[in-house]
Amino acid sequence: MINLTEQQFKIFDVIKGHVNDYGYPPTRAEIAKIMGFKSVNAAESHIKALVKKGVLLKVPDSSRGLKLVEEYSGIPIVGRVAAGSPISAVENIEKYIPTNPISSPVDFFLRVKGDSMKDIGIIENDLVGVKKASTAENGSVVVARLEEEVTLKRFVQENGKIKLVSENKNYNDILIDQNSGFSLEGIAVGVVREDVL
Amino acid sequence: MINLTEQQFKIFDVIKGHVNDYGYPPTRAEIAKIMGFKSVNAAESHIKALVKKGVLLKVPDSSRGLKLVEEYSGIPIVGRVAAGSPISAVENIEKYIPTNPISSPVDFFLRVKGDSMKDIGIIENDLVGVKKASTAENGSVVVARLEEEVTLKRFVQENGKIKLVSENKNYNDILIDQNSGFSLEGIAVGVVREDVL
DNA sequence: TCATATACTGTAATTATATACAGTTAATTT
DNA sequence: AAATTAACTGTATATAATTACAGTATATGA
Repeated sequence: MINLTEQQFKIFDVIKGHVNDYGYPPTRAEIAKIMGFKSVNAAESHIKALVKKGVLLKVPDSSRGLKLVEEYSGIPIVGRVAAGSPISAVENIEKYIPTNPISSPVDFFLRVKGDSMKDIGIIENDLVGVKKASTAENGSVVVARLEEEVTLKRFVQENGKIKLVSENKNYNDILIDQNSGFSLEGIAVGVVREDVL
Repeated sequence: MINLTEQQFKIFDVIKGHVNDYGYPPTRAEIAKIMGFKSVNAAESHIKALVKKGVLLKVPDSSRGLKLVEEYSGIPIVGRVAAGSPISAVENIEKYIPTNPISSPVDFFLRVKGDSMKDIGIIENDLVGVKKASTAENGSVVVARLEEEVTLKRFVQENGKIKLVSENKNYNDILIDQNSGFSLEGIAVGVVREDVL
Protein backbone atom coordinates (compact mmCIF):
# COMPACT_ATOMS: atom_id res chain seq x y z
CA MET A 1 0.00 0.00 0.00
CA ILE A 2 2.02 2.88 -1.38
CA ASN A 3 4.68 4.07 1.06
CA LEU A 4 3.02 4.38 4.41
CA THR A 5 5.13 4.43 7.54
CA GLU A 6 4.26 2.01 10.30
CA GLN A 7 2.47 4.68 12.29
CA GLN A 8 0.55 5.90 9.28
CA PHE A 9 -0.55 2.36 8.55
CA LYS A 10 -1.80 2.04 12.10
CA ILE A 11 -3.80 5.25 11.82
CA PHE A 12 -5.28 4.02 8.56
CA ASP A 13 -6.25 0.83 10.33
CA VAL A 14 -7.77 2.69 13.25
CA ILE A 15 -9.98 4.63 10.85
CA LYS A 16 -10.93 1.46 8.96
CA GLY A 17 -11.73 -0.33 12.21
CA HIS A 18 -13.81 2.53 13.53
CA VAL A 19 -15.86 2.69 10.35
CA ASN A 20 -16.37 -1.04 10.62
CA ASP A 21 -17.38 -0.97 14.26
CA TYR A 22 -19.42 2.22 14.45
CA GLY A 23 -20.47 2.94 10.88
CA TYR A 24 -18.68 6.26 10.75
CA PRO A 25 -15.08 7.54 10.95
CA PRO A 26 -13.45 8.67 14.20
CA THR A 27 -12.75 12.24 15.22
CA ARG A 28 -9.18 13.45 15.73
CA ALA A 29 -9.68 13.15 19.46
CA GLU A 30 -10.94 9.58 19.14
CA ILE A 31 -7.97 8.60 17.00
CA ALA A 32 -5.61 10.20 19.52
CA LYS A 33 -7.25 8.35 22.38
CA ILE A 34 -7.06 4.98 20.62
CA MET A 35 -3.43 5.58 19.67
CA GLY A 36 -2.50 6.98 23.06
CA PHE A 37 -1.57 10.44 21.79
CA LYS A 38 -1.80 13.30 24.23
CA SER A 39 -2.43 15.83 21.51
CA VAL A 40 -5.23 15.74 18.97
CA ASN A 41 -2.88 17.43 16.58
CA ALA A 42 -0.87 14.23 16.32
CA ALA A 43 -3.90 12.62 14.71
CA GLU A 44 -4.46 15.66 12.53
CA SER A 45 -0.91 15.53 11.19
CA HIS A 46 -1.18 11.87 10.38
CA ILE A 47 -4.43 12.48 8.56
CA LYS A 48 -2.74 15.13 6.47
CA ALA A 49 0.06 12.72 5.64
CA LEU A 50 -2.43 10.02 4.62
CA VAL A 51 -4.31 12.48 2.42
CA LYS A 52 -1.03 13.59 0.85
CA LYS A 53 -0.15 9.99 0.08
CA GLY A 54 -3.51 9.46 -1.57
CA VAL A 55 -5.01 6.76 0.64
CA LEU A 56 -7.49 8.99 2.46
CA LEU A 57 -9.94 11.67 1.41
CA LYS A 58 -10.91 14.57 3.63
CA VAL A 59 -14.02 16.76 3.56
CA PRO A 60 -12.82 20.06 5.03
CA ASP A 61 -14.57 21.47 8.10
CA SER A 62 -16.90 18.51 8.22
CA SER A 63 -16.98 16.44 11.39
CA ARG A 64 -15.76 12.91 10.78
CA GLY A 65 -15.25 13.95 7.17
CA LEU A 66 -12.87 11.14 6.31
CA LYS A 67 -13.10 8.51 3.61
CA LEU A 68 -10.72 5.70 2.91
CA VAL A 69 -9.76 5.55 -0.76
CA GLU A 70 -11.63 2.47 -1.95
CA GLU A 71 -8.59 0.96 -3.60
CA TYR A 72 -7.02 0.49 -0.18
CA SER A 73 -10.05 -0.21 1.94
CA GLY A 74 -12.14 -3.29 2.41
CA ILE A 75 -10.77 -6.80 2.56
CA PRO A 76 -7.64 -7.72 0.59
CA ILE A 77 -7.75 -10.21 -2.24
CA VAL A 78 -4.83 -12.57 -2.31
CA GLY A 79 -4.00 -13.58 -5.85
CA ARG A 80 -1.24 -15.91 -6.87
CA VAL A 81 1.03 -16.69 -3.99
CA ALA A 82 4.76 -16.54 -4.50
CA ALA A 83 6.89 -19.55 -3.57
CA GLY A 84 7.39 -19.91 0.15
CA SER A 85 5.93 -16.58 1.07
CA PRO A 86 3.29 -16.15 3.74
CA ILE A 87 -0.07 -16.02 2.01
CA SER A 88 -1.03 -12.70 3.45
CA ALA A 89 2.18 -10.91 2.60
CA VAL A 90 1.52 -7.46 1.21
CA GLU A 91 3.13 -8.40 -2.12
CA ASN A 92 0.43 -10.97 -2.74
CA ILE A 93 -2.46 -8.55 -2.48
CA GLU A 94 -4.24 -8.27 -5.80
CA LYS A 95 -6.58 -5.51 -4.72
CA TYR A 96 -9.04 -4.72 -1.97
CA ILE A 97 -12.67 -5.58 -2.30
CA PRO A 98 -15.08 -2.87 -1.31
CA THR A 99 -17.92 -3.26 1.16
CA ASN A 100 -20.36 -4.12 -1.59
CA PRO A 101 -18.35 -6.51 -3.73
CA ILE A 102 -20.57 -6.92 -6.76
CA SER A 103 -19.50 -4.92 -9.83
CA SER A 104 -22.90 -3.64 -10.94
CA PRO A 105 -25.43 -1.97 -8.68
CA VAL A 106 -27.76 -4.45 -6.99
CA ASP A 107 -31.41 -3.62 -6.40
CA PHE A 108 -32.13 -6.74 -4.40
CA PHE A 109 -30.93 -10.25 -3.72
CA LEU A 110 -32.87 -13.35 -4.67
CA ARG A 111 -32.52 -16.46 -2.55
CA VAL A 112 -31.92 -19.42 -4.88
CA LYS A 113 -34.11 -22.52 -4.61
CA GLY A 114 -33.24 -25.65 -6.55
CA ASP A 115 -30.27 -26.55 -8.67
CA SER A 116 -31.28 -25.54 -12.19
CA MET A 117 -28.22 -23.26 -12.55
CA LYS A 118 -25.65 -25.41 -10.83
CA ASP A 119 -23.41 -25.81 -13.89
CA ILE A 120 -22.48 -22.14 -13.69
CA GLY A 121 -21.88 -22.41 -9.97
CA ILE A 122 -25.18 -21.07 -8.67
CA ILE A 123 -26.51 -23.47 -6.07
CA GLU A 124 -29.34 -23.81 -3.58
CA ASN A 125 -29.44 -21.07 -0.98
CA ASP A 126 -27.11 -18.70 -2.85
CA LEU A 127 -28.00 -15.03 -2.94
CA VAL A 128 -28.13 -13.75 -6.49
CA GLY A 129 -27.67 -10.01 -6.83
CA VAL A 130 -30.30 -8.68 -9.19
CA LYS A 131 -30.51 -5.41 -11.10
CA LYS A 132 -34.09 -4.59 -12.02
CA ALA A 133 -34.63 -4.57 -15.80
CA SER A 134 -37.38 -5.16 -18.33
CA THR A 135 -35.05 -6.05 -21.20
CA ALA A 136 -31.96 -8.24 -21.33
CA GLU A 137 -29.08 -9.00 -23.65
CA ASN A 138 -29.10 -12.32 -25.41
CA GLY A 139 -27.31 -14.90 -23.28
CA SER A 140 -27.48 -13.12 -19.97
CA VAL A 141 -28.74 -14.73 -16.80
CA VAL A 142 -32.06 -13.23 -15.79
CA VAL A 143 -34.78 -13.37 -13.19
CA ALA A 144 -37.88 -14.28 -15.20
CA ARG A 145 -41.47 -14.45 -14.16
CA LEU A 146 -43.78 -17.09 -15.60
CA GLU A 147 -47.25 -16.44 -14.31
CA GLU A 148 -46.81 -16.68 -10.58
CA GLU A 149 -43.40 -18.31 -10.58
CA VAL A 150 -40.10 -16.47 -10.45
CA THR A 151 -37.05 -18.33 -11.77
CA LEU A 152 -33.43 -17.82 -12.57
CA LYS A 153 -32.58 -18.80 -16.15
CA ARG A 154 -30.36 -17.95 -19.08
CA PHE A 155 -32.19 -15.69 -21.53
CA VAL A 156 -31.77 -16.79 -25.16
CA GLN A 157 -33.38 -15.10 -28.16
CA GLU A 158 -33.33 -16.88 -31.57
CA ASN A 159 -35.38 -15.93 -34.66
CA GLY A 160 -37.47 -13.66 -32.51
CA LYS A 161 -38.32 -16.47 -30.11
CA ILE A 162 -37.41 -16.39 -26.46
CA LYS A 163 -36.08 -19.46 -24.67
CA LEU A 164 -35.27 -19.81 -20.99
CA VAL A 165 -32.36 -22.19 -20.56
CA SER A 166 -31.27 -23.96 -17.40
CA GLU A 167 -27.62 -24.58 -16.69
CA ASN A 168 -28.24 -28.20 -15.71
CA LYS A 169 -28.79 -30.97 -18.21
CA ASN A 170 -31.59 -32.48 -16.11
CA TYR A 171 -33.82 -29.56 -16.97
CA ASN A 172 -35.48 -28.79 -20.29
CA ASP A 173 -35.56 -25.43 -22.00
CA ILE A 174 -38.71 -23.37 -21.62
CA LEU A 175 -40.10 -21.89 -24.81
CA ILE A 176 -41.97 -18.63 -24.36
CA ASP A 177 -45.21 -17.87 -26.19
CA GLN A 178 -48.11 -15.51 -25.62
CA ASN A 179 -49.65 -17.82 -23.07
CA SER A 180 -46.57 -18.14 -20.91
CA GLY A 181 -47.33 -15.12 -18.80
CA PHE A 182 -43.70 -14.15 -19.21
CA SER A 183 -42.07 -11.00 -17.93
CA LEU A 184 -38.55 -9.95 -16.99
CA GLU A 185 -37.87 -8.99 -13.42
CA GLY A 186 -34.18 -8.31 -13.67
CA ILE A 187 -30.66 -9.36 -14.58
CA ALA A 188 -28.32 -11.39 -12.38
CA VAL A 189 -25.19 -9.36 -11.76
CA GLY A 190 -23.45 -11.25 -8.96
CA VAL A 191 -23.60 -14.02 -6.41
CA VAL A 192 -22.98 -14.18 -2.69
CA ARG A 193 -22.72 -17.37 -0.68
CA GLU A 194 -22.87 -16.64 3.04
CA ASP A 195 -21.38 -19.99 4.10
CA VAL A 196 -19.31 -22.75 2.52
CA LEU A 197 -20.49 -26.21 3.54
CA MET B 1 -40.36 -2.38 8.01
CA ILE B 2 -42.22 -2.01 11.28
CA ASN B 3 -44.66 0.88 11.23
CA LEU B 4 -42.80 3.84 9.79
CA THR B 5 -44.74 6.76 8.43
CA GLU B 6 -43.97 7.97 4.92
CA GLN B 7 -41.85 10.83 6.20
CA GLN B 8 -39.97 8.60 8.63
CA PHE B 9 -39.23 6.17 5.84
CA LYS B 10 -37.84 9.03 3.75
CA ILE B 11 -35.59 10.15 6.60
CA PHE B 12 -34.37 6.58 7.03
CA ASP B 13 -33.60 6.51 3.32
CA VAL B 14 -31.79 9.84 3.45
CA ILE B 15 -29.52 8.48 6.19
CA LYS B 16 -28.93 5.24 4.31
CA GLY B 17 -28.15 7.13 1.12
CA HIS B 18 -25.76 9.50 2.87
CA VAL B 19 -23.86 6.63 4.45
CA ASN B 20 -23.65 5.02 1.04
CA ASP B 21 -22.46 8.16 -0.72
CA TYR B 22 -20.15 9.69 1.88
CA GLY B 23 -19.21 6.84 4.18
CA TYR B 24 -20.74 8.48 7.24
CA PRO B 25 -24.20 9.54 8.42
CA PRO B 26 -25.57 13.07 7.90
CA THR B 27 -25.94 15.71 10.58
CA ARG B 28 -29.37 17.04 11.56
CA ALA B 29 -28.68 20.12 9.47
CA GLU B 30 -27.76 18.04 6.45
CA ILE B 31 -30.91 15.95 6.77
CA ALA B 32 -32.99 19.11 7.09
CA LYS B 33 -31.39 20.57 3.99
CA ILE B 34 -31.96 17.44 1.91
CA MET B 35 -35.57 17.20 3.09
CA GLY B 36 -36.21 20.91 2.71
CA PHE B 37 -36.89 21.54 6.40
CA LYS B 38 -36.29 25.01 7.70
CA SER B 39 -35.55 23.80 11.20
CA VAL B 40 -32.88 21.32 12.22
CA ASN B 41 -35.20 20.23 14.96
CA ALA B 42 -37.52 18.64 12.41
CA ALA B 43 -34.72 16.21 11.61
CA GLU B 44 -33.98 15.70 15.30
CA SER B 45 -37.60 14.79 16.02
CA HIS B 46 -37.70 12.30 13.19
CA ILE B 47 -34.50 10.72 14.44
CA LYS B 48 -36.05 10.33 17.87
CA ALA B 49 -39.08 8.67 16.31
CA LEU B 50 -36.89 6.28 14.33
CA VAL B 51 -34.91 5.39 17.45
CA LYS B 52 -38.13 4.81 19.36
CA LYS B 53 -39.36 2.48 16.63
CA GLY B 54 -36.14 0.52 16.80
CA VAL B 55 -34.78 1.02 13.30
CA LEU B 56 -32.04 3.47 14.20
CA LEU B 57 -29.42 3.66 16.94
CA LYS B 58 -28.11 6.92 18.35
CA VAL B 59 -24.83 7.64 20.10
CA PRO B 60 -25.65 10.62 22.35
CA ASP B 61 -23.64 13.82 21.99
CA SER B 62 -21.58 12.32 19.21
CA SER B 63 -21.54 14.08 15.87
CA ARG B 64 -23.09 11.95 13.15
CA GLY B 65 -23.66 9.33 15.82
CA LEU B 66 -26.31 7.43 13.93
CA LYS B 67 -26.44 3.79 12.95
CA LEU B 68 -29.09 2.01 10.96
CA VAL B 69 -30.21 -1.17 12.66
CA GLU B 70 -28.65 -3.85 10.49
CA GLU B 71 -31.86 -5.77 10.12
CA TYR B 72 -33.30 -2.90 8.09
CA SER B 73 -30.23 -1.64 6.28
CA GLY B 74 -28.33 -2.96 3.32
CA ILE B 75 -29.88 -4.54 0.27
CA PRO B 76 -33.14 -6.45 0.64
CA ILE B 77 -33.34 -10.16 0.01
CA VAL B 78 -36.41 -11.22 -1.82
CA GLY B 79 -37.46 -14.68 -0.79
CA ARG B 80 -40.45 -16.56 -2.08
CA VAL B 81 -42.66 -14.37 -4.17
CA ALA B 82 -46.37 -14.47 -3.61
CA ALA B 83 -48.68 -15.12 -6.53
CA GLY B 84 -49.11 -12.12 -8.79
CA SER B 85 -47.32 -9.70 -6.50
CA PRO B 86 -44.58 -7.38 -7.68
CA ILE B 87 -41.27 -9.01 -6.84
CA SER B 88 -39.99 -6.10 -4.83
CA ALA B 89 -43.07 -5.67 -2.70
CA VAL B 90 -42.19 -5.10 0.94
CA GLU B 91 -44.03 -8.28 1.97
CA ASN B 92 -41.55 -10.37 -0.01
CA ILE B 93 -38.48 -9.10 1.77
CA GLU B 94 -36.84 -11.94 3.69
CA LYS B 95 -34.23 -9.76 5.36
CA TYR B 96 -31.59 -7.19 4.48
CA ILE B 97 -28.06 -8.19 3.75
CA PRO B 98 -25.41 -6.11 5.41
CA THR B 99 -22.53 -4.44 3.66
CA ASN B 100 -20.30 -7.40 4.26
CA PRO B 101 -22.56 -10.31 3.46
CA ILE B 102 -20.51 -13.27 4.60
CA SER B 103 -21.54 -14.74 7.97
CA SER B 104 -18.11 -15.31 9.50
CA PRO B 105 -15.35 -12.71 9.63
CA VAL B 106 -13.17 -12.75 6.51
CA ASP B 107 -9.44 -12.10 6.75
CA PHE B 108 -8.87 -12.08 3.03
CA PHE B 109 -10.32 -13.24 -0.26
CA LEU B 110 -8.66 -15.83 -2.46
CA ARG B 111 -9.16 -15.61 -6.21
CA VAL B 112 -10.07 -19.10 -7.47
CA LYS B 113 -8.11 -20.66 -10.32
CA GLY B 114 -9.30 -23.89 -11.95
CA ASP B 115 -12.44 -25.93 -11.46
CA SER B 116 -11.53 -28.47 -8.80
CA MET B 117 -14.39 -27.33 -6.54
CA LYS B 118 -17.04 -26.80 -9.15
CA ASP B 119 -19.44 -29.44 -7.78
CA ILE B 120 -20.08 -27.27 -4.75
CA GLY B 121 -20.54 -24.21 -6.91
CA ILE B 122 -17.09 -22.66 -6.59
CA ILE B 123 -15.84 -21.79 -10.05
CA GLU B 124 -12.91 -20.08 -11.76
CA ASN B 125 -12.50 -16.44 -10.80
CA ASP B 126 -14.73 -16.62 -7.73
CA LEU B 127 -13.56 -14.85 -4.61
CA VAL B 128 -13.48 -17.21 -1.66
CA GLY B 129 -13.69 -15.51 1.72
CA VAL B 130 -11.05 -17.02 3.99
CA LYS B 131 -10.70 -16.96 7.76
CA LYS B 132 -7.10 -17.58 8.80
CA ALA B 133 -6.72 -20.82 10.78
CA SER B 134 -4.14 -23.49 11.47
CA THR B 135 -6.66 -26.21 12.35
CA ALA B 136 -9.88 -27.23 10.70
CA GLU B 137 -12.92 -29.38 11.39
CA ASN B 138 -13.24 -32.61 9.50
CA GLY B 139 -15.11 -32.01 6.27
CA SER B 140 -14.68 -28.26 6.03
CA VAL B 141 -13.41 -26.52 2.93
CA VAL B 142 -9.94 -25.13 3.52
CA VAL B 143 -7.12 -23.21 1.93
CA ALA B 144 -4.20 -25.63 2.09
CA ARG B 145 -0.58 -25.11 1.25
CA LEU B 146 1.46 -27.93 -0.34
CA GLU B 147 5.02 -26.78 -0.62
CA GLU B 148 4.72 -23.69 -2.77
CA GLU B 149 1.19 -24.28 -4.01
CA VAL B 150 -1.95 -22.94 -2.38
CA THR B 151 -5.17 -24.78 -3.13
CA LEU B 152 -8.79 -24.91 -2.12
CA LYS B 153 -9.87 -28.40 -1.03
CA ARG B 154 -12.13 -30.25 1.33
CA PHE B 155 -10.26 -31.28 4.46
CA VAL B 156 -10.91 -34.93 5.45
CA GLN B 157 -9.32 -36.73 8.39
CA GLU B 158 -9.67 -40.56 8.69
CA ASN B 159 -7.72 -42.83 11.05
CA GLY B 160 -5.33 -40.01 11.76
CA LYS B 161 -4.60 -39.49 8.06
CA ILE B 162 -5.34 -36.27 6.24
CA LYS B 163 -6.85 -36.25 2.78
CA LEU B 164 -7.49 -33.25 0.56
CA VAL B 165 -10.54 -33.91 -1.56
CA SER B 166 -11.63 -32.05 -4.70
CA GLU B 167 -15.29 -31.50 -5.45
CA ASN B 168 -14.90 -32.59 -9.05
CA LYS B 169 -14.67 -36.24 -10.10
CA ASN B 170 -11.92 -35.45 -12.62
CA TYR B 171 -9.50 -34.82 -9.78
CA ASN B 172 -7.96 -37.37 -7.44
CA ASP B 173 -7.70 -37.06 -3.69
CA ILE B 174 -4.38 -35.92 -2.27
CA LEU B 175 -3.02 -37.96 0.62
CA ILE B 176 -0.90 -36.01 3.07
CA ASP B 177 2.30 -37.43 4.53
CA GLN B 178 5.41 -35.97 6.13
CA ASN B 179 6.89 -35.12 2.76
CA SER B 180 3.91 -33.19 1.47
CA GLY B 181 4.99 -29.86 2.88
CA PHE B 182 1.43 -29.42 4.06
CA SER B 183 0.09 -26.58 6.14
CA LEU B 184 -3.27 -24.95 6.68
CA GLU B 185 -3.72 -21.35 5.64
CA GLY B 186 -7.37 -20.92 6.50
CA ILE B 187 -10.99 -21.97 6.23
CA ALA B 188 -13.37 -20.99 3.44
CA VAL B 189 -16.31 -19.16 4.98
CA GLY B 190 -18.06 -17.62 1.97
CA VAL B 191 -18.03 -16.93 -1.73
CA VAL B 192 -18.49 -13.80 -3.79
CA ARG B 193 -18.90 -13.71 -7.55
CA GLU B 194 -18.53 -10.21 -8.91
CA ASP B 195 -20.24 -10.95 -12.25
CA VAL B 196 -22.58 -13.56 -13.66
CA LEU B 197 -21.65 -14.59 -17.18
C1' DT C 1 -62.76 14.92 24.75
C1' DC C 2 -58.31 14.40 26.26
C1' DA C 3 -54.00 12.49 25.59
C1' DT C 4 -50.71 11.20 22.25
C1' DA C 5 -48.40 11.05 17.78
C1' DT C 6 -47.02 13.42 13.61
C1' DA C 7 -44.91 17.15 11.52
C1' DC C 8 -43.04 20.90 11.52
C1' DT C 9 -40.74 26.50 12.71
C1' DG C 10 -37.60 29.20 15.53
C1' DT C 11 -34.24 30.34 19.17
C1' DA C 12 -30.55 29.36 22.03
C1' DA C 13 -26.96 27.17 24.59
C1' DT C 14 -23.56 23.80 25.48
C1' DT C 15 -20.44 20.74 23.74
C1' DA C 16 -17.98 18.48 19.95
C1' DT C 17 -14.77 19.00 16.38
C1' DA C 18 -11.53 20.74 12.96
C1' DT C 19 -7.72 23.14 12.46
C1' DA C 20 -4.13 26.75 12.79
C1' DC C 21 0.10 28.08 15.19
C1' DA C 22 4.23 27.42 18.08
C1' DG C 23 7.29 24.25 19.73
C1' DT C 24 10.53 19.76 20.58
C1' DT C 25 13.14 15.64 19.16
C1' DA C 26 14.99 12.25 16.16
C1' DA C 27 15.88 10.27 11.81
C1' DT C 28 16.64 10.68 6.89
C1' DT C 29 17.77 13.01 2.64
C1' DT C 30 20.26 16.33 -0.07
C1' DA D 1 25.84 20.85 7.35
C1' DA D 2 21.37 22.14 6.21
C1' DA D 3 16.87 20.92 4.92
C1' DT D 4 13.17 17.88 5.09
C1' DT D 5 10.18 14.38 7.03
C1' DA D 6 8.24 11.99 10.79
C1' DA D 7 6.25 12.02 15.15
C1' DC D 8 4.76 14.05 18.47
C1' DT D 9 3.04 17.96 22.90
C1' DG D 10 0.35 21.99 24.05
C1' DT D 11 -2.63 26.00 23.42
C1' DA D 12 -6.24 28.33 21.32
C1' DT D 13 -10.16 29.47 18.46
C1' DA D 14 -13.77 29.43 15.18
C1' DT D 15 -17.25 26.74 13.66
C1' DA D 16 -19.89 22.37 13.45
C1' DA D 17 -23.29 19.79 15.70
C1' DT D 18 -26.35 18.03 19.29
C1' DT D 19 -30.02 18.97 21.84
C1' DA D 20 -33.27 21.28 24.96
C1' DC D 21 -37.20 24.40 25.13
C1' DA D 22 -41.20 26.94 23.35
C1' DG D 23 -44.44 27.11 19.95
C1' DT D 24 -48.24 25.92 16.02
C1' DA D 25 -51.22 22.79 13.54
C1' DT D 26 -53.44 18.45 12.24
C1' DA D 27 -54.70 13.79 12.87
C1' DT D 28 -55.72 9.66 15.57
C1' DG D 29 -56.71 6.48 19.26
C1' DA D 30 -58.58 5.76 24.01
